[in-house]
Amino acid sequence: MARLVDVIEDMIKEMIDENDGIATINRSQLASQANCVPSQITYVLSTRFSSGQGYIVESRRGGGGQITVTRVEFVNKFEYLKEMIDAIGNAVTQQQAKNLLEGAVTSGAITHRDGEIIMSAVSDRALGLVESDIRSKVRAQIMKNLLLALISE
Amino acid sequence: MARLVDVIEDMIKEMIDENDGIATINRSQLASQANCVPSQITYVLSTRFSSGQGYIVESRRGGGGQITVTRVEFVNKFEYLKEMIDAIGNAVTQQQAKNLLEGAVTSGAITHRDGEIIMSAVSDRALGLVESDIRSKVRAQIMKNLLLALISE
DNA sequence: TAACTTTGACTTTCTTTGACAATTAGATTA
DNA sequence: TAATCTAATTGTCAAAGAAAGTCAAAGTTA
Repeated sequence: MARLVDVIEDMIKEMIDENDGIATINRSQLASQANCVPSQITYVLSTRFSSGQGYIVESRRGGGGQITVTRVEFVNKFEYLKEMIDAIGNAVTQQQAKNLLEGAVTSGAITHRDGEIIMSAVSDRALGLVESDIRSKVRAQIMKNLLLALISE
Repeated sequence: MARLVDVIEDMIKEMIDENDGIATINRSQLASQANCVPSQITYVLSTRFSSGQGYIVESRRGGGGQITVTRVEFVNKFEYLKEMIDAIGNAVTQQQAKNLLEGAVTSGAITHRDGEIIMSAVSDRALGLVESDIRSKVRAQIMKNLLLALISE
């Protein structure tokens, strides 16, 4: 008996394949197709389509709301950024972030300007409102999303 | 089933495009064209055509009353970003952020690419670990820092 | 037993609708 | 002429509706 997560994962991947790398999902509709509760879809998205796995997930609530899942292709050019995303893992301090970014700039993987921009988003100043015990995790999350955005243009 | 807001938003933008940057709207007439109640037009104007998004909305009630929507001609980047930072205030939802960024891209204050990058840093996904009651505040903080980084290049 | 999955009640966000208020131009009246 | 009425407009606000998100408890599996 195939697990529900796997079934749903496959359904979404198929949608992505059939649509040039982008799936547009109606959560409750997909849930009823898969015969499960809507929050199961959310679970699959967060465990199988994370930024570390190379996917960008966006959504909006309310009437006409929807979820889009974009697969990011890691072509050679972006190998470095992929490594970087791995290196970030699930937490980075401000200093580590800075070091990683400097390395990326030096190696030519990103421009100086992009490095500055990213740093401004993950600085302690920008994240001042985030409780310090989770700040490094939030920073990691943001940084991975930013890097994927750079890759996916 | 396109969202009504989007349909109306497009109608207004088309009017603006066709009239040298200024749309003159009769609210109830536009409402019946779009097959909705008049207050829907007001809603679209306030969520999609705010000053932070690069538009000036003026109106007059009474007989012969009307609404004019003017797209702000690009003055200078600095001014625009300042407006935007004001509009952000100390909290923004994901959708508001998106709308603001789209306005900035349209008016040429930031590039499409930068818009995408900023959005990726302030998306609900990126901020998923932040407790939801302060997420909008954290988003505002990050977004303002990013815009400041753009200003100070 | 520890990690992962499944479920569902509850929350948050965004949209749509409608009743009612405020404003204005122009017509009518005193 | 000045005051008043009337019809034509937009503005406001809260309730209802339509998604997706959260979280913790219960169930499964390795």
